[in-house]
Amino acid sequence: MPTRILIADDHRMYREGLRALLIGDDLEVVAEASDGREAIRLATRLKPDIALVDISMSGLNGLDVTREVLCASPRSRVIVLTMHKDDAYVVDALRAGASGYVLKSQGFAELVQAIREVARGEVYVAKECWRPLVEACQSGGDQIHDPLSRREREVLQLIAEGKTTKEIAGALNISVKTAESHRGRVMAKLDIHDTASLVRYAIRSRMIEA
Amino acid sequence: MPTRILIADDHRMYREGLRALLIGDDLEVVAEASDGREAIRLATRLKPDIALVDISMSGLNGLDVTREVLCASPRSRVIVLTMHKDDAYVVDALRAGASGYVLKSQGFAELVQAIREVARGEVYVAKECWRPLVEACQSGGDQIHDPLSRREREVLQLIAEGKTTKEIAGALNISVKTAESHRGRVMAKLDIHDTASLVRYAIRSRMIEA
DNA sequence: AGGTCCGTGCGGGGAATCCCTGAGATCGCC
DNA sequence: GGCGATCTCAGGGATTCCCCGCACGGACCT
Repeated sequence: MPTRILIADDHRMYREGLRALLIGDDLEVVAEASDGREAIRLATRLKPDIALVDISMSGLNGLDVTREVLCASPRSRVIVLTMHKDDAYVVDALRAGASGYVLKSQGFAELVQAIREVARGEVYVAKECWRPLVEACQSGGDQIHDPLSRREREVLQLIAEGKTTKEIAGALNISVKTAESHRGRVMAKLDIHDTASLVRYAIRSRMIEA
Repeated sequence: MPTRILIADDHRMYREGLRALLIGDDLEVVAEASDGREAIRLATRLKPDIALVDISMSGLNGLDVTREVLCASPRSRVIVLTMHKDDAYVVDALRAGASGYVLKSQGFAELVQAIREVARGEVYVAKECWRPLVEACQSGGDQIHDPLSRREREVLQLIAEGKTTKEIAGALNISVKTAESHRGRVMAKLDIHDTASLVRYAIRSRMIEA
């Protein structure tokens, strides 16, 4: 029985490239998602063996997607794809429940290896990303957890991406007033009182890029 | 005689995916480059018909790479790949000599179409990226550098730092309406219509830090 | 069971914004 | 002098932002 794979990346061209390589390698691609929400929906319905999740998707953070996917389909395993090689995302990704951490700067062969290992129940982390892990252990496991709720992070990310409150409400299927409420709570929690500082916070927190 | 193609992208995995798709489409991939400098070197030696250049490569800017490639191999044509869809890079890319401008969020079919058209000597620009072009023509096409005036940059920086328009007016000793006017013209010039994107632009332009 | 957070949802209302119009002054340049 | 760009200021309408309150349900504690 082949390993059933879900691809989540907002660059359609790369999804297609990845799909071509995977099916050429005797792996089954059961679905493609162009954003986090779609990824969660498809994972819930299809329960793939492996979900390849790009960490930097617009709308919904790749780490939150990871959590949701695992919640909706506990037997699926998530491999995070990222283009950052020198960051501390590894730790966050593993904490979110990811079983694999692969860099886009790696080759396809490494991805296949990661898929095989993860499918066997092991964990794969790119060699380039070990140091942050070691350092995280050395500095003790005291995690400073994000003061924001998932919903709030979601709203903050959309704000920082330039969406208006109305657009956010539409994207999340809630009323404008509710979206405003989330925004207000984010501002209160962070003690920030203007949009610009909110955007800078989101960038510093690596929720989005400049 | 098949079209000879060079791929330049710092994500090896995507290069391989692209290569798989291209050779499946009867196109010849003569080389892959993982950074701008290598792309220039390979283009100089191999003189490919088409160079696919990712605009966001580390080390050497995709636009500079475009210029260098065309200088070293004038008969080659460059297609720029980008993940930004709402920016004014198109103009810069074409000014740098690119013959194609393709979004990674487009499908592979569009890329092939772009390659075919560019190989025929035509120019391909993704439909989503026409507006900046039109506006660049309307506003006269010979501004090389920062389109903002000194005052406008000043105001933009204060906006990005989180100041309200009233505070900006106070800081610059001008009326609120004037500050608002500057803000409006900054937005018009940059084709940006929300504060969040303004902040991100300021950070990208290194006017402020996140 | 009762109490208390917390997250999420919604509304009112005042302040600030975005976006358009128009207009006078100054400066540099051909 | 004429032309264009910049800086200055203003009015007004539509929209959005931001703070206030309130309600419901779940989690957790006693």
